Amino acid sequence: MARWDPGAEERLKRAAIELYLERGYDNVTVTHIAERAGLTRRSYFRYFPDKREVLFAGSERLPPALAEAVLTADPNATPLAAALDALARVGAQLVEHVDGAAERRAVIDASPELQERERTKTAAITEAIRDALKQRQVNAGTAELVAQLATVAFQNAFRLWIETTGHASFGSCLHTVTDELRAALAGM
Amino acid sequence: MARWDPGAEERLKRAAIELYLERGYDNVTVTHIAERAGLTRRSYFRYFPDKREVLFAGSERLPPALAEAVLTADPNATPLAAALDALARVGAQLVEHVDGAAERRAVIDASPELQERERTKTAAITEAIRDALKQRQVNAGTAELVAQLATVAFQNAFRLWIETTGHASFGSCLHTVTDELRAALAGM
DNA sequence: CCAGTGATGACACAGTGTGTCGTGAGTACA
DNA sequence: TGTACTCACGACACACTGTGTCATCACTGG
Repeated sequence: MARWDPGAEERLKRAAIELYLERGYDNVTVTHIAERAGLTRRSYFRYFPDKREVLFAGSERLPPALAEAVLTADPNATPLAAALDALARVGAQLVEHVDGAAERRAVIDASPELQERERTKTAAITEAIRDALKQRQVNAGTAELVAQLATVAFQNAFRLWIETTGHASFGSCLHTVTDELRAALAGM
Repeated sequence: MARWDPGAEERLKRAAIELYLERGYDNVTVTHIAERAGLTRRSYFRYFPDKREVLFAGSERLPPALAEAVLTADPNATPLAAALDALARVGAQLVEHVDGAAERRAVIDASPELQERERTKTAAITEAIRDALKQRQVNAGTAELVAQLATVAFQNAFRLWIETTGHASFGSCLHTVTDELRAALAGM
Protein backbone atom coordinates (compact mmCIF):
# COMPACT_ATOMS: atom_id res chain seq x y z
CA MET A 1 0.00 0.00 0.00
CA ALA A 2 2.62 2.50 1.07
CA ARG A 3 5.46 3.34 -1.31
CA TRP A 4 8.10 6.01 -0.73
CA ASP A 5 7.73 7.87 2.53
CA PRO A 6 4.02 7.99 3.26
CA GLY A 7 2.28 11.09 4.55
CA ALA A 8 3.73 13.46 2.01
CA GLU A 9 0.71 15.76 2.15
CA GLU A 10 0.88 15.93 5.94
CA ARG A 11 4.59 16.75 5.83
CA LEU A 12 3.93 19.54 3.34
CA LYS A 13 1.24 21.04 5.55
CA ARG A 14 3.50 20.96 8.62
CA ALA A 15 6.47 22.37 6.70
CA ALA A 16 4.36 25.20 5.29
CA ILE A 17 2.95 26.25 8.66
CA GLU A 18 6.38 26.16 10.24
CA LEU A 19 8.03 28.20 7.51
CA TYR A 20 5.20 30.72 7.27
CA LEU A 21 5.49 31.25 11.03
CA GLU A 22 9.29 31.45 10.99
CA ARG A 23 9.85 33.74 8.01
CA GLY A 24 6.46 35.12 7.03
CA TYR A 25 4.43 34.08 4.01
CA ASP A 26 6.14 36.44 1.56
CA ASN A 27 9.63 35.24 2.44
CA VAL A 28 8.83 31.56 1.89
CA THR A 29 8.96 29.88 -1.51
CA VAL A 30 7.22 26.69 -2.54
CA THR A 31 10.69 25.21 -3.02
CA HIS A 32 11.44 25.84 0.68
CA ILE A 33 8.29 24.04 1.73
CA ALA A 34 8.88 21.09 -0.57
CA GLU A 35 12.50 20.67 0.50
CA ARG A 36 11.62 20.71 4.18
CA ALA A 37 9.04 18.02 3.43
CA GLY A 38 11.64 16.00 1.52
CA LEU A 39 10.02 16.53 -1.87
CA THR A 40 10.51 18.65 -4.96
CA ARG A 41 8.67 21.81 -5.92
CA ARG A 42 6.86 19.90 -8.66
CA SER A 43 5.46 17.42 -6.17
CA TYR A 44 4.08 20.22 -3.98
CA PHE A 45 1.85 21.28 -6.87
CA ARG A 46 0.57 17.71 -7.22
CA TYR A 47 -0.92 18.02 -3.72
CA PHE A 48 -1.97 21.68 -3.68
CA PRO A 49 -2.98 23.88 -6.62
CA ASP A 50 -1.11 26.94 -5.35
CA LYS A 51 1.02 28.38 -2.58
CA ARG A 52 -2.00 29.35 -0.44
CA GLU A 53 -4.15 26.25 -0.47
CA VAL A 54 -1.76 24.26 1.71
CA LEU A 55 -3.22 26.20 4.66
CA PHE A 56 -6.82 25.40 3.71
CA ALA A 57 -6.64 21.67 3.02
CA GLY A 58 -9.85 19.96 4.07
CA SER A 59 -11.85 23.18 4.07
CA GLU A 60 -13.89 21.88 1.15
CA ARG A 61 -15.71 19.51 3.51
CA LEU A 62 -17.16 22.28 5.66
CA PRO A 63 -19.72 23.75 3.22
CA PRO A 64 -21.46 20.42 2.44
CA ALA A 65 -21.44 19.51 6.13
CA LEU A 66 -23.16 22.78 6.96
CA ALA A 67 -25.66 22.38 4.15
CA GLU A 68 -26.51 18.91 5.41
CA ALA A 69 -26.92 20.23 8.96
CA VAL A 70 -29.21 23.04 7.82
CA LEU A 71 -31.41 20.56 5.98
CA THR A 72 -31.69 18.27 8.99
CA ALA A 73 -32.53 21.08 11.41
CA ASP A 74 -36.01 21.27 12.97
CA PRO A 75 -38.44 21.83 10.07
CA ASN A 76 -40.43 24.28 12.19
CA ALA A 77 -37.44 26.44 13.07
CA THR A 78 -37.11 29.93 11.57
CA PRO A 79 -34.40 30.28 8.92
CA LEU A 80 -31.95 31.92 11.29
CA ALA A 81 -32.65 29.42 14.07
CA ALA A 82 -32.08 26.54 11.67
CA ALA A 83 -28.81 28.03 10.49
CA LEU A 84 -27.54 28.68 14.00
CA ASP A 85 -28.47 25.16 15.07
CA ALA A 86 -26.54 23.78 12.11
CA LEU A 87 -23.55 25.91 13.04
CA ALA A 88 -23.60 24.63 16.62
CA ARG A 89 -23.64 21.00 15.57
CA VAL A 90 -21.03 21.24 12.81
CA GLY A 91 -18.85 23.56 14.87
CA ALA A 92 -18.79 21.11 17.77
CA GLN A 93 -17.57 18.41 15.42
CA LEU A 94 -15.07 20.77 13.81
CA VAL A 95 -13.25 21.76 16.99
CA GLU A 96 -12.72 18.07 17.80
CA HIS A 97 -10.88 17.30 14.60
CA VAL A 98 -8.94 20.53 14.16
CA ASP A 99 -5.44 21.04 15.52
CA GLY A 100 -2.91 23.81 15.24
CA ALA A 101 -5.79 26.27 14.85
CA ALA A 102 -4.00 29.02 16.76
CA GLU A 103 -0.82 28.80 14.68
CA ARG A 104 -2.89 28.74 11.52
CA ARG A 105 -4.83 31.78 12.69
CA ALA A 106 -1.58 33.66 13.39
CA VAL A 107 -0.18 32.87 9.96
CA ILE A 108 -3.32 34.05 8.16
CA ASP A 109 -3.64 37.18 10.28
CA ALA A 110 -0.10 38.14 9.23
CA SER A 111 -0.68 37.88 5.47
CA PRO A 112 -3.14 39.87 3.33
CA GLU A 113 -2.79 37.27 0.60
CA LEU A 114 -3.89 34.48 2.93
CA GLN A 115 -6.73 36.60 4.30
CA GLU A 116 -7.92 37.05 0.74
CA ARG A 117 -8.01 33.29 0.23
CA GLU A 118 -9.74 32.77 3.57
CA ARG A 119 -12.55 35.07 2.45
CA THR A 120 -13.10 32.77 -0.51
CA LYS A 121 -13.50 29.85 1.86
CA THR A 122 -15.89 31.90 3.95
CA ALA A 123 -17.89 32.77 0.88
CA ALA A 124 -18.25 29.07 0.08
CA ILE A 125 -19.71 28.53 3.54
CA THR A 126 -22.21 31.34 3.05
CA GLU A 127 -23.26 29.93 -0.32
CA ALA A 128 -23.77 26.46 1.10
CA ILE A 129 -25.97 27.75 3.92
CA ARG A 130 -27.88 29.99 1.52
CA ASP A 131 -28.60 27.17 -0.91
CA ALA A 132 -29.66 24.83 1.89
CA LEU A 133 -32.06 27.47 3.20
CA LYS A 134 -33.54 27.79 -0.27
CA GLN A 135 -34.17 24.06 -0.22
CA ARG A 136 -36.11 24.69 2.97
CA GLN A 137 -38.37 26.98 0.91
CA VAL A 138 -36.88 30.15 2.35
CA ASN A 139 -37.14 32.93 -0.23
CA ALA A 140 -33.94 34.00 -1.97
CA GLY A 141 -33.42 37.41 -0.36
CA THR A 142 -34.00 36.11 3.14
CA ALA A 143 -31.78 33.10 2.53
CA GLU A 144 -28.91 35.33 1.41
CA LEU A 145 -29.11 37.63 4.42
CA VAL A 146 -29.58 34.86 6.97
CA ALA A 147 -26.66 32.95 5.47
CA GLN A 148 -24.49 36.07 5.76
CA LEU A 149 -25.50 36.59 9.36
CA ALA A 150 -24.90 32.95 10.22
CA THR A 151 -21.46 33.05 8.63
CA VAL A 152 -20.52 36.12 10.65
CA ALA A 153 -21.63 34.33 13.80
CA PHE A 154 -19.67 31.22 12.85
CA GLN A 155 -16.50 33.18 12.17
CA ASN A 156 -16.66 35.15 15.38
CA ALA A 157 -17.51 32.08 17.44
CA PHE A 158 -14.58 30.14 16.02
CA ARG A 159 -12.19 33.00 16.66
CA LEU A 160 -13.49 33.26 20.21
CA TRP A 161 -12.97 29.53 20.68
CA ILE A 162 -9.35 29.83 19.56
CA GLU A 163 -8.81 32.69 21.99
CA THR A 164 -9.94 30.46 24.85
CA THR A 165 -7.30 27.97 23.61
CA GLY A 166 -10.00 25.35 23.35
CA HIS A 167 -11.01 25.58 27.02
CA ALA A 168 -14.56 26.60 26.15
CA SER A 169 -17.07 24.54 24.18
CA PHE A 170 -17.86 25.74 20.70
CA GLY A 171 -21.52 25.91 21.68
CA SER A 172 -20.85 28.40 24.45
CA CYS A 173 -18.75 30.56 22.11
CA LEU A 174 -21.53 30.55 19.56
CA HIS A 175 -24.04 31.41 22.28
CA THR A 176 -21.96 34.41 23.33
CA VAL A 177 -21.82 35.67 19.77
CA THR A 178 -25.52 35.18 19.08
CA ASP A 179 -26.35 37.16 22.21
CA GLU A 180 -24.30 40.05 20.84
CA LEU A 181 -26.02 39.61 17.52
CA ARG A 182 -29.48 39.85 19.05
CA ALA A 183 -28.48 42.99 20.92
CA ALA A 184 -27.13 44.54 17.75
CA LEU A 185 -30.31 43.91 15.84
CA ALA A 186 -32.57 45.18 18.61
CA GLY A 187 -31.91 48.73 17.42
CA MET A 188 -33.47 48.13 14.05
CA MET B 1 2.45 69.54 -17.82
CA ALA B 2 1.63 66.75 -20.25
CA ARG B 3 4.47 64.70 -21.67
CA TRP B 4 4.10 61.64 -23.88
CA ASP B 5 0.52 60.63 -24.55
CA PRO B 6 -1.48 61.65 -21.52
CA GLY B 7 -4.11 59.44 -19.91
CA ALA B 8 -1.99 56.32 -19.76
CA GLU B 9 -3.81 55.00 -16.70
CA GLU B 10 -7.21 55.48 -18.33
CA ARG B 11 -6.04 53.70 -21.48
CA LEU B 12 -4.82 50.78 -19.39
CA LYS B 13 -8.16 50.49 -17.61
CA ARG B 14 -10.10 50.54 -20.88
CA ALA B 15 -7.75 48.05 -22.52
CA ALA B 16 -8.01 45.69 -19.56
CA ILE B 17 -11.82 45.70 -19.47
CA GLU B 18 -12.01 45.15 -23.20
CA LEU B 19 -9.54 42.27 -23.22
CA TYR B 20 -11.01 40.60 -20.14
CA LEU B 21 -14.42 40.73 -21.81
CA GLU B 22 -13.13 39.51 -25.18
CA ARG B 23 -10.88 36.63 -24.07
CA GLY B 24 -11.59 36.08 -20.40
CA TYR B 25 -9.31 37.03 -17.53
CA ASP B 26 -7.16 33.87 -17.67
CA ASN B 27 -6.41 34.24 -21.37
CA VAL B 28 -5.17 37.81 -21.08
CA THR B 29 -1.61 38.72 -20.11
CA VAL B 30 -0.40 42.00 -18.71
CA THR B 31 1.65 42.36 -21.88
CA HIS B 32 -1.57 42.26 -23.94
CA ILE B 33 -3.13 45.02 -21.86
CA ALA B 34 -0.03 47.20 -21.98
CA GLU B 35 0.38 46.83 -25.73
CA ARG B 36 -3.24 47.73 -26.42
CA ALA B 37 -2.71 50.82 -24.28
CA GLY B 38 0.47 51.66 -26.21
CA LEU B 39 2.79 50.96 -23.29
CA THR B 40 5.12 48.22 -22.11
CA ARG B 41 4.48 45.58 -19.50
CA ARG B 42 6.85 47.35 -17.10
CA SER B 43 4.81 50.54 -17.30
CA TYR B 44 1.61 48.68 -16.47
CA PHE B 45 3.12 47.76 -13.11
CA ARG B 46 3.97 51.39 -12.45
CA TYR B 47 0.25 52.19 -12.48
CA PHE B 48 -1.19 49.04 -10.90
CA PRO B 49 0.47 46.68 -8.41
CA ASP B 50 -0.85 43.52 -10.06
CA LYS B 51 -3.01 42.09 -12.83
CA ARG B 52 -6.24 42.41 -10.82
CA GLU B 53 -6.08 45.91 -9.41
CA VAL B 54 -6.67 47.55 -12.80
CA LEU B 55 -10.34 46.67 -12.32
CA PHE B 56 -10.52 48.22 -8.87
CA ALA B 57 -8.82 51.56 -9.41
CA GLY B 58 -10.40 54.25 -7.27
CA SER B 59 -11.99 51.76 -4.91
CA GLU B 60 -9.71 52.99 -2.14
CA ARG B 61 -11.81 56.17 -1.89
CA LEU B 62 -15.00 54.34 -0.96
CA PRO B 63 -14.13 53.21 2.59
CA PRO B 64 -13.10 56.67 3.86
CA ALA B 65 -16.15 58.22 2.18
CA LEU B 66 -18.42 55.76 3.97
CA ALA B 67 -16.65 56.30 7.28
CA GLU B 68 -17.11 60.04 6.91
CA ALA B 69 -20.79 59.57 6.08
CA VAL B 70 -21.35 57.32 9.09
CA LEU B 71 -19.80 59.92 11.37
CA THR B 72 -21.94 62.73 9.99
CA ALA B 73 -25.20 60.77 10.27
CA ASP B 74 -27.86 61.83 12.79
CA PRO B 75 -26.24 61.41 16.23
CA ASN B 76 -29.51 60.04 17.61
CA ALA B 77 -29.88 57.35 14.96
CA THR B 78 -29.39 53.70 15.90
CA PRO B 79 -26.17 52.13 14.60
CA LEU B 80 -27.91 50.35 11.75
CA ALA B 81 -29.94 53.42 10.79
CA ALA B 82 -26.78 55.53 10.74
CA ALA B 83 -25.00 53.01 8.56
CA LEU B 84 -27.89 52.72 6.12
CA ASP B 85 -28.19 56.49 5.87
CA ALA B 86 -24.49 56.71 5.09
CA LEU B 87 -24.87 54.04 2.42
CA ALA B 88 -27.73 55.93 0.78
CA ARG B 89 -25.80 59.18 0.58
CA VAL B 90 -22.49 57.73 -0.59
CA GLY B 91 -24.21 55.33 -2.96
CA ALA B 92 -26.11 58.16 -4.63
CA GLN B 93 -22.79 59.93 -5.26
CA LEU B 94 -21.16 56.72 -6.41
CA VAL B 95 -23.64 55.89 -9.16
CA GLU B 96 -23.16 59.37 -10.60
CA HIS B 97 -19.43 59.01 -11.10
CA VAL B 98 -19.25 55.36 -12.07
CA ASP B 99 -19.38 54.18 -15.66
CA GLY B 100 -19.04 50.81 -17.32
CA ALA B 101 -20.39 49.21 -14.15
CA ALA B 102 -22.24 46.47 -16.03
CA GLU B 103 -19.19 45.44 -18.07
CA ARG B 104 -17.06 45.49 -14.96
CA ARG B 105 -19.59 43.33 -13.12
CA ALA B 106 -19.67 40.83 -16.00
CA VAL B 107 -15.88 40.55 -16.01
CA ILE B 108 -15.69 39.95 -12.27
CA ASP B 109 -18.57 37.47 -12.27
CA ALA B 110 -16.68 35.40 -14.85
CA SER B 111 -13.44 35.10 -12.86
CA PRO B 112 -12.93 33.49 -9.44
CA GLU B 113 -9.64 35.33 -9.10
CA LEU B 114 -11.33 38.70 -9.55
CA GLN B 115 -14.15 37.74 -7.18
CA GLU B 116 -11.48 36.96 -4.60
CA ARG B 117 -10.03 40.43 -4.98
CA GLU B 118 -13.46 42.02 -4.87
CA ARG B 119 -14.07 40.41 -1.50
CA THR B 120 -10.98 42.18 -0.22
CA LYS B 121 -12.44 45.50 -1.33
CA THR B 122 -15.72 44.60 0.32
CA ALA B 123 -13.89 43.73 3.52
CA ALA B 124 -12.29 47.18 3.49
CA ILE B 125 -15.75 48.74 3.31
CA THR B 126 -16.96 46.68 6.26
CA GLU B 127 -13.92 47.67 8.31
CA ALA B 128 -14.40 51.35 7.57
CA ILE B 129 -18.05 51.26 8.63
CA ARG B 130 -17.20 49.22 11.72
CA ASP B 131 -14.48 51.64 12.83
CA ALA B 132 -16.71 54.66 12.23
CA LEU B 133 -19.45 53.07 14.32
CA LYS B 134 -16.95 52.52 17.12
CA GLN B 135 -16.16 56.22 16.98
CA ARG B 136 -19.88 56.75 17.56
CA GLN B 137 -19.44 54.82 20.83
CA VAL B 138 -21.11 51.70 19.47
CA ASN B 139 -19.66 48.67 21.25
CA ALA B 140 -17.30 46.45 19.28
CA GLY B 141 -19.50 43.40 18.78
CA THR B 142 -22.47 45.43 17.65
CA ALA B 143 -20.32 47.54 15.35
CA GLU B 144 -18.93 44.44 13.64
CA LEU B 145 -22.33 42.90 13.02
CA VAL B 146 -24.01 46.11 11.90
CA ALA B 147 -21.13 46.83 9.54
CA GLN B 148 -21.48 43.35 8.04
CA LEU B 149 -25.22 43.81 7.58
CA ALA B 150 -24.76 47.23 6.05
CA THR B 151 -22.17 45.91 3.63
CA VAL B 152 -24.48 43.13 2.52
CA ALA B 153 -27.21 45.70 1.90
CA PHE B 154 -24.80 47.93 -0.02
CA GLN B 155 -23.63 45.09 -2.25
CA ASN B 156 -27.12 43.86 -3.04
CA ALA B 157 -28.41 47.37 -3.67
CA PHE B 158 -25.56 48.17 -6.06
CA ARG B 159 -26.09 44.92 -7.95
CA LEU B 160 -29.80 45.70 -8.18
CA TRP B 161 -29.01 49.18 -9.50
CA ILE B 162 -26.81 47.68 -12.23
CA GLU B 163 -29.61 45.30 -13.20
CA THR B 164 -31.92 48.26 -13.75
CA THR B 165 -29.20 49.65 -16.06
CA GLY B 166 -29.19 52.82 -13.98
CA HIS B 167 -32.90 53.54 -14.52
CA ALA B 168 -33.65 53.39 -10.81
CA SER B 169 -32.20 55.64 -8.13
CA PHE B 170 -29.68 54.07 -5.80
CA GLY B 171 -31.87 55.08 -2.88
CA SER B 172 -34.81 53.06 -4.15
CA CYS B 173 -32.59 50.03 -4.72
CA LEU B 174 -31.26 50.30 -1.19
CA HIS B 175 -34.81 50.68 0.11
CA THR B 176 -35.87 47.48 -1.64
CA VAL B 177 -32.98 45.58 -0.11
CA THR B 178 -33.51 46.93 3.41
CA ASP B 179 -37.14 45.85 3.25
CA GLU B 180 -36.01 42.32 2.47
CA LEU B 181 -33.51 42.58 5.27
CA ARG B 182 -36.15 43.59 7.80
CA ALA B 183 -38.34 40.69 6.74
CA ALA B 184 -35.47 38.26 7.07
CA LEU B 185 -34.67 39.37 10.59
CA ALA B 186 -38.29 39.33 11.72
CA GLY B 187 -38.00 35.58 12.24
CA MET B 188 -35.38 35.93 14.92
C1' DC C 1 10.37 -13.27 -13.42
C1' DC C 2 7.79 -9.83 -15.91
C1' DA C 3 4.27 -6.37 -17.15
C1' DG C 4 1.55 -2.86 -15.07
C1' DT C 5 0.64 1.00 -11.92
C1' DG C 6 1.41 5.22 -9.74
C1' DA C 7 4.10 8.56 -7.08
C1' DT C 8 8.01 11.14 -7.86
C1' DG C 9 12.04 13.66 -10.22
C1' DA C 10 13.88 16.23 -14.11
C1' DC C 11 13.31 19.56 -17.44
C1' DA C 12 11.18 23.15 -20.10
C1' DC C 13 8.27 27.09 -20.57
C1' DA C 14 4.78 30.92 -20.16
C1' DG C 15 3.59 34.36 -17.10
C1' DT C 16 3.81 37.56 -12.77
C1' DG C 17 6.03 40.92 -10.17
C1' DT C 18 10.34 43.72 -9.11
C1' DG C 19 14.98 46.02 -9.21
C1' DT C 20 18.00 48.80 -11.90
C1' DC C 21 19.76 51.59 -15.37
C1' DG C 22 19.49 54.20 -19.60
C1' DT C 23 17.01 57.56 -22.60
C1' DG C 24 14.75 61.40 -24.27
C1' DA C 25 11.17 64.88 -24.10
C1' DG C 26 9.86 68.66 -21.66
C1' DT C 27 11.13 72.36 -17.91
C1' DA C 28 13.67 76.00 -15.49
C1' DC C 29 17.05 79.23 -15.49
C1' DA C 30 20.98 82.02 -17.10
C1' DT D 1 20.49 79.67 -27.16
C1' DG D 2 22.38 76.64 -24.13
C1' DT D 3 22.77 73.83 -20.08
C1' DA D 4 21.31 71.21 -16.29
C1' DC D 5 17.42 68.99 -14.23
C1' DT D 6 13.19 66.12 -13.92
C1' DC D 7 10.62 62.20 -14.67
C1' DA D 8 7.71 58.96 -17.35
C1' DC D 9 8.96 55.34 -19.94
C1' DG D 10 11.71 51.44 -22.26
C1' DA D 11 15.13 47.78 -21.86
C1' DC D 12 17.00 44.20 -19.43
C1' DA D 13 17.66 40.89 -15.82
C1' DC D 14 15.96 37.97 -12.23
C1' DA D 15 13.31 35.29 -8.69
C1' DC D 16 9.24 32.97 -8.31
C1' DT D 17 4.57 30.72 -9.55
C1' DG D 18 2.11 27.42 -11.97
C1' DT D 19 1.86 23.76 -15.70
C1' DG D 20 2.94 20.25 -19.38
C1' DT D 21 5.67 16.31 -20.50
C1' DC D 22 8.61 12.51 -20.12
C1' DA D 23 11.67 9.41 -17.47
C1' DT D 24 12.38 6.62 -13.38
C1' DC D 25 11.72 3.39 -9.97
C1' DA D 26 9.47 0.95 -6.28
C1' DC D 27 5.93 -1.97 -5.50
C1' DT D 28 1.99 -5.07 -7.11
C1' DG D 29 -0.22 -8.96 -9.33
C1' DG D 30 0.19 -12.67 -12.32
